[in-house]
Amino acid sequence: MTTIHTIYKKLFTYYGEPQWWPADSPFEVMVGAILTQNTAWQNVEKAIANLKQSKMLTPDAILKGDIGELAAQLKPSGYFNIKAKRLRNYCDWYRGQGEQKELSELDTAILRTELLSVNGVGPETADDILLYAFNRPVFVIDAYTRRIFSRLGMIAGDEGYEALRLWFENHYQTDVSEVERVEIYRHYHALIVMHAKAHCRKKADCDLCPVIKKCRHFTSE
DNA sequence: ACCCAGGGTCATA
DNA sequence: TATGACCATGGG
Repeated sequence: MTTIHTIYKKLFTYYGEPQWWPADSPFEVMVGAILTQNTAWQNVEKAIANLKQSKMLTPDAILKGDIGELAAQLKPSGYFNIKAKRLRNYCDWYRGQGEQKELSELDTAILRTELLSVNGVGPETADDILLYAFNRPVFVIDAYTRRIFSRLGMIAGDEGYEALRLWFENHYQTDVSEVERVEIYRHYHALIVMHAKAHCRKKADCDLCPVIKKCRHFTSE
């Protein structure tokens, strides 16, 4: 029987423990979460390198000065004008909340609502930040996740984001501690993205995806 | 030349 | 509620 857990085990066995979301600080994760919106991570790395180079990888530095200069740093990551605004919106909120101090005290559901109130932070970005920066047990739903579980016949595929997230969280490993759950969610999302990258380079590949229907990692059992 | 990437907002019907 | 336009660079 194919379950959320058996898929995880196969991915983990095949790819190993993922070294994912490399960052020197939680704030760097937050910046990366916004910059990676509909953008290849490789391009995001260049933009983050630019910010580090010019010592702008802090809320204060992002908020002060000319927004055009900030946008110029973000150029390699695409959508640089709108992402400059989104980074500022985020930093405005983040600094206003006393950064990690008060935020770490908030209940996960409240913190999630707060994140979603920032213009430019949607559900996936918010969950990236919750899971990889705040270590909260929230599973990230992306296009790959939807496609994989849909192809496996475990979901319809046209559910809304929130419905899918709750489906995953409520049907998976309800008997583990919160710390373990965070660890598993981090690994799982990373493995799904790794798997998709390995097998779905082009859309044509995805539509016939050997990984989902025929791939040995998913069909045996 | 075309397709897509570790999405989200806004205007329109 | 649900589409469509828009944002924009870089690699396959």
